[in-house]
Amino acid sequence: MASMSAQSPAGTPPTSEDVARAAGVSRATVSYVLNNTRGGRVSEATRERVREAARQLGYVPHAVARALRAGRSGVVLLTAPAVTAGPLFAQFFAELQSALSELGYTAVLYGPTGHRGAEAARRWAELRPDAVLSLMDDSLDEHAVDVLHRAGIGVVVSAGPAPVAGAHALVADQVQVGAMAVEHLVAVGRRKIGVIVPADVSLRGFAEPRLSGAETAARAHPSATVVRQELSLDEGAAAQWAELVVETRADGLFAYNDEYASVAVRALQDAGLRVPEDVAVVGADDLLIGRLLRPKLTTVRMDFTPAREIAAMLDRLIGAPDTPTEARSYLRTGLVIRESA
Amino acid sequence: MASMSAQSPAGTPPTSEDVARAAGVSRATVSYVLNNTRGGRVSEATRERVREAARQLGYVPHAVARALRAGRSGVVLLTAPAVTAGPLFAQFFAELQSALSELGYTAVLYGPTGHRGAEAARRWAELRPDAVLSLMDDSLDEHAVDVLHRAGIGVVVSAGPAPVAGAHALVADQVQVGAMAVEHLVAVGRRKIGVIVPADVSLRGFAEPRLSGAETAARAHPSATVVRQELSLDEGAAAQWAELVVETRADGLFAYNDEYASVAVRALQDAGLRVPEDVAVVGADDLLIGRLLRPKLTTVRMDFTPAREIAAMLDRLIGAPDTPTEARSYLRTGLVIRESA
DNA sequence: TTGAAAGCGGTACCAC
DNA sequence: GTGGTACCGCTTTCAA
Repeated sequence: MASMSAQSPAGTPPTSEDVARAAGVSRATVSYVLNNTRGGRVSEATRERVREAARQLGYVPHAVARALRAGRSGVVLLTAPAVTAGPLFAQFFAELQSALSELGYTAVLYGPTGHRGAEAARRWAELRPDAVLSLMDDSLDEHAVDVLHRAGIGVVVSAGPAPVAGAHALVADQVQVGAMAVEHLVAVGRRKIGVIVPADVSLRGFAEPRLSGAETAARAHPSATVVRQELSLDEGAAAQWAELVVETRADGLFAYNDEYASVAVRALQDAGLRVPEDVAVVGADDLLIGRLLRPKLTTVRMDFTPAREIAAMLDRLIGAPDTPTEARSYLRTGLVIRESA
Repeated sequence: MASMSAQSPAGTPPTSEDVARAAGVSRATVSYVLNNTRGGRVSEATRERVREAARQLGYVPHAVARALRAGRSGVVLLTAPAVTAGPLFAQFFAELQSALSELGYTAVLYGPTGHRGAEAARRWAELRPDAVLSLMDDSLDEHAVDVLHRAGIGVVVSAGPAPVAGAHALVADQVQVGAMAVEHLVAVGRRKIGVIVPADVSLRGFAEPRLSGAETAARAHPSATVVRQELSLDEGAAAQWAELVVETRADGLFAYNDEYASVAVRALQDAGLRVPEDVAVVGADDLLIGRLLRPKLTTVRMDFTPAREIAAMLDRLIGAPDTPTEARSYLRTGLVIRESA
């Protein structure tokens, strides 16, 4: 490492006052120049002097101070439980992040707080975000919404399976996913259908609605039955589970997502069952893994509302925080038929 | 939705002054009570009155104001290029987030700004984070570090393939990954080795070091050669790529990660080649898909330094910002031998 | 045991 | 054209 860069150990950073002094003007003028406020009310000569001084000193405005004065932080808080591990979420978050950033907001991701409801909401509220978008996070309940409103946060949006009283809602109808899968299984002649729910409890928020959609769909057909089965992404456990399937002679399977479906398919094959001949399998989320396995997985894909649109919606609501709560659907589902069912 | 909660459209939120008024004390006293400052210097009666007033009003402290006054924001800024860098990253981020949160920090994830170097750093600096942790983000260069230091941010850490002058470094030695893979391929008798680099340029920061490690390892063995091959996660492209492998008669393959390896294995099999007999394949990152594919993938797994340790390190550095820059390794690599090589 | 008041760094109104 | 100054909400000395 040749370069040294003097290891400047961060003295007191320059403030707008330092810039003012260096340029021989007032703090007010510095503010005007640096923010391009007041069209031509500052002479070009002064402007140049101010800008030069700022550059010299390495001045960077203090967003915290600005936020305090402005009464708005420019922060959009995204709350999410542990589900953040999923590939879909990561992708969505990245896009939302970037869309918000283009609109001048800072996206802050707030993971599990170890609290729920009002208690969690107090944590969020301390940051005084301009909006809270709660993604599949069941710690946002009615009390939480109330705390946020009372803390002056006008825009609260829940994105999840069900709306929350007092908040705008992006309804992600996970129920549809399960329904669509089971309808297809029934359509291809399957009657004894297993539904795989992840053992990982942090995924229950998604999993249970998918299950209940599956159950509802089955009820529509007299001879179809659905049985709930837990599975973890562990091959040992999967082998054991496969025995169960052999015993119960299930002929159809809907798995929580393509990862679980893949593990399941492997285990079934290892147990001597053929997919789809003996057991037809439908996954969900259209993940890469489903296209690589043989047979290729039939899956229910979800198309989320583009992050850009959601960012725009947040921006709009922040501009008009008294808009009555609205609810809209947040994803569309579609069946992708491949080889496994 | 029965309950109404008055849809309170966020009037002016209560401040500590409101609480003071309601409790019949001064703002100072409110602050003391709510922060448990000054051991027993406030009477129990007063404390109770203050707490009750705060509860009544739904008071939530204003973190922005607090940060301004305190001179530290409690924010740890994580910068990352494309967050999409894979499932490993998402997992790591979630853990770090939670570890920091336990230490009282707020983790803010800042995606690509559309700027690099000093310009990007100015964006980050505006938030006055207590620390900046730059994850595999090549927009952090020497100038950026300088901007951050001048803005009073004492703790700047780069986590990536190479250290950056002036910043602490968590060195993730991706080079080792490639080296380890190729050494194994050579050890099992392969000489003509293809290395798959993702076509997705956002992954280059990881991919190139892995490739160069592969090249170095090959040079250590006189008869071994390495040839770089681009591939995207698209089956059409993969089929075409497989033709190339058939022609060139490569007998070993190291793919960027297990996803790429899986796509590659599929394409090879579809082209009539046997794995590992004709072509031995090594992947990386030990992803789920590698265990589900047949043959099971041999892979190079990476064990990152636990997020908890990194959070602790950041906390320590924030407490002593003048610590001379230190560098430490950030991951350990290990070969997981399965069936594909 | 409690309160008055001086800031933290910016912004924007109003005066000159 | 430019500058003085009163805030934003909170913490923390110092004095009472």
